[in-house]
Amino acid sequence: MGEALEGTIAFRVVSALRDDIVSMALKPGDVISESDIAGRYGVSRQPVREAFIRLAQQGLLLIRPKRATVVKKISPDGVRQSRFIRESIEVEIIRRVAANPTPETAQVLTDLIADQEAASAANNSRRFHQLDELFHRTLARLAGVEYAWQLIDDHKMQLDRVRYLTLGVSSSQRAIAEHKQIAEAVTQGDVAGAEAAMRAHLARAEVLLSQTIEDFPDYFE
Amino acid sequence: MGEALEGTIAFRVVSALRDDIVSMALKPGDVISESDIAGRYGVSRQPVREAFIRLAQQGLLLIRPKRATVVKKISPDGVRQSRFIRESIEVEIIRRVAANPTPETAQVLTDLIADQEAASAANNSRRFHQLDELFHRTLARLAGVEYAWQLIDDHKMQLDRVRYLTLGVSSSQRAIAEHKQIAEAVTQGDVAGAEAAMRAHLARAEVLLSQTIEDFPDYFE
DNA sequence: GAAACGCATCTACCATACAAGATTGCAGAA
DNA sequence: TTCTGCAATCTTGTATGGTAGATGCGTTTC
Repeated sequence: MGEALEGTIAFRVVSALRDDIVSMALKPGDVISESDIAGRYGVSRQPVREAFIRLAQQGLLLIRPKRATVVKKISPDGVRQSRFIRESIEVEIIRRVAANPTPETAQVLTDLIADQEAASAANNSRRFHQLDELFHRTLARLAGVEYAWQLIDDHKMQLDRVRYLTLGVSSSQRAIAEHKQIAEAVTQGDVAGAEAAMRAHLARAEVLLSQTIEDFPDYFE
Repeated sequence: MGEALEGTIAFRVVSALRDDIVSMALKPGDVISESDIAGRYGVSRQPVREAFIRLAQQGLLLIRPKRATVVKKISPDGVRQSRFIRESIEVEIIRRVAANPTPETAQVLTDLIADQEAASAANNSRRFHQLDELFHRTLARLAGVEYAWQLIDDHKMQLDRVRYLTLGVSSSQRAIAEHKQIAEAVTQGDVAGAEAAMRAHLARAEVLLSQTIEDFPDYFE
């Protein structure tokens, strides 16, 4: 339901800052004043300020009036609830898709999985990750609720920050196997099986939060 | 996950505009320029601009650069997907609460329902509506995902605009009966029954979108 | 008569200046 | 030494002027 302001300076600043935050180039707790960023990008305070507002609304920044603006520390409870939201929606999506499987459904999903196998074989982890995300977004599209995925995507930023801290990425093979399992249950119209497979898939993708908090206590609140 | 800027002019403008939009005082399609609102509230354009940004991100305004800013028309597909999101999360909430019922759970819910009956008997529809919302938010709290309710609340603005167009409010008695049904299933640990009751409750709360579109075609896109 | 051009006039975007609260550190007194 | 208070200096919040793009209407031209 968002709006697009592409081309404006404020939009560029938003993109740059969001990338820096999610990639941990800007660490939780870092202080970034409007003047600071404005000088760094060679623009005035105004568009930077507007970028701060947007990012604050997305939960990445914390604006403390008259004090400072800081990169928001990761809230363990927030991560837990983001996971809850994602699982709630994705489970409902997979139920609907499995309840009304079409020939196109099966085709699209198998094609995507084939691409993933190719990316995995080529050790192209970046593309693999993109395809993984596309797999989930495609399910949302097939369910007719693509905007719902956009919602998940917004909240996934919180989860991605945690994931970035644990670079011991996941096993491509296992993820592909799970995608296959989901796709098969969906194409067979097995609602319960698809739901179970999706829950298992999401559960495994979760990194150990407690361990991460111990390793990087300063990044959490 | 949001931030608070209470006390600032921008915040006041946000609240005022949001109320006007949800209550249909500002109708979908209305054009509201920064200067216009600034003059109307006796403030400068700057805080108004920031308010526009916030409301645009919430899907209530559409900023068309260098052209104008308009109250976003209601998207039938957006309404449908907002309902989807709400149902997904509320169903998952009710499942978790029903899976782990506590004595407190039963007590809190029965108390809330009693309050609702009192409000209904007193014909206090405003309080009744507040309690109805509190019932759902309480379930979220019992599931430990109160933030998830806040998410639903944000999206409910879209639905509330539609509801506002159909003032033939719902039957209090029926809503109370459904709440009782949900509470009973929850306290008995009947997960499937609680889920079914919640789905039925949400389905009935939906106003007829197609009829509303016919009655107010200009408010929809 | 119809189409193309130009200008007045909107708009949101950006830059800059100023205001006011919050913090920090130092100076001075107890 | 410790505490208090003031002032310099941060921060974000607000106001205002100027800029470029988009629109609409009247004029001109074919």
